[in-house]
Amino acid sequence: MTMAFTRPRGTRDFLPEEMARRRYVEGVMREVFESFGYGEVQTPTFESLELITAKSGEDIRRHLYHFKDKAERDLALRPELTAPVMRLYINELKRSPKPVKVYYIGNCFRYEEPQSGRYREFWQAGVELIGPPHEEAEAEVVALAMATLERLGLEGFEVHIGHIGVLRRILEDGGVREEDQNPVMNAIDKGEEAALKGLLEKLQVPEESRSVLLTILELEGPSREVLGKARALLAGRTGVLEELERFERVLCALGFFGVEGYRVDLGIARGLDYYTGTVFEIYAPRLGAQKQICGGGSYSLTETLGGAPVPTCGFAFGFDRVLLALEAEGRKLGGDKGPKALVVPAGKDLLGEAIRVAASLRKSLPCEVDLMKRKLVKALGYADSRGIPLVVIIGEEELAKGCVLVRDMKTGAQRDVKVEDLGSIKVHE
RNA sequence: GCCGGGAUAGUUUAGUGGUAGAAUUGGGGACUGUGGAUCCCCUGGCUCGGGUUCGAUUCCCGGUCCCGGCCCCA
Repeated sequence: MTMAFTRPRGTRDFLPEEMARRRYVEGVMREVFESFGYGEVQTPTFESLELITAKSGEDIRRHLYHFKDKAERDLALRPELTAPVMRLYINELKRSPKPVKVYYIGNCFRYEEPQSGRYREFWQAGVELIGPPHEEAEAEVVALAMATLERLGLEGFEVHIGHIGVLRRILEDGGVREEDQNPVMNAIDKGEEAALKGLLEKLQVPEESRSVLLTILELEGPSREVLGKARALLAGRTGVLEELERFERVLCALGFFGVEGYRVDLGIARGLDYYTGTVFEIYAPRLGAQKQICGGGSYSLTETLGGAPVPTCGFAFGFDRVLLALEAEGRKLGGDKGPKALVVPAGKDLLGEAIRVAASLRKSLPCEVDLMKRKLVKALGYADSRGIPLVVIIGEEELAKGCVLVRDMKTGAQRDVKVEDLGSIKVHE
């Protein structure tokens, strides 16, 4: 035999059992998103390279799958879905009544070294909320992300909330223009202290602003405690305090949604350049290195993509990681989806009759015809190994009476059932 | 991009410088219409390329893929 083909590195095949779990989790996410009024959208798997690289940062660019099509267009497989969905908004939905609330579940592609919880093709599920300029909107997306995880039954997750507006305003007051802020935010996100200090020096940020920034980045803990310290630290800086107050209103609104138990972490900066205000990350600590299962916040992208400015916020789950986290907790994901009955011809020349019977049975019960033309013993063994609870035996004897034989695999009980009464048979648990 | 550890039937594995066994799965049979048992038969494999060698699945180098870590992200 010649060498078989293998999957491209970092991709996966999903077998029926795993697909059932994935579809179940997708279903729960859809349900929760829709219960908050979000509607599903889908965008192309590839987009123009320009759209993808706009404001997403150097780092994303390095990990892109990009190519030219036959007309020499530069295209890229999407590495995330926020920018494509914002493009869709600008193209199709900008005149829709506000708020515009959309969600998506789709595959994304990044050329990185695969490891546990990281693949070159992975799935994101997320929402974007467009229009409301108020703190309650930012709170809603945080609450929605948490509600989704709770509905899925995930127990071990941590929510960290921060505010990039506060950080950006400190820099602004220190004389750092917006385009120079992004490298600083990147250094913060990566936790590269030396690089950060170097940058601040290079940008000639005043000593005082510098120390305020470095101190505030360290603030992490329960909201009351952190906010108290931040307020004291920022005393007299009215611009920054305004941002802090915005943040406090978000946290206050979270209370309306019944959300608690999160931690405030002013050191969160996020890896993408387009974030502006509230930012949050959710971790499933038992996943280890790849523990981040969700990231989001408010951002500014529409202007960059050629649209009018509009307040936007949202989040994305790392779908595969959410699944891993649920499995790590031993959650049962979805019920049994297999056939409930196996229709078996007792004799090779009865397969046609079996197919006919199955066709009518299928109107009321998912069932499968045994197509192997094998002995009854083997067919029963097959039903057993697949866990199919009922076997419908098509035999000459019963057929003569207009009946088929229905066998309950669990109890071994059998009875004749008139062909026209098949609609009434059920699986007894 | 960097760093470890791997790769023998579909799966789990044994083993060897002279081209390989087992268990299990799958198909058939013993049992011509009754399962989860037993027995028998069949199908099926040394990741790829190069080097050393009379001879490489085995030793060496490289690729590919897998597992994991760093970086980063989801």
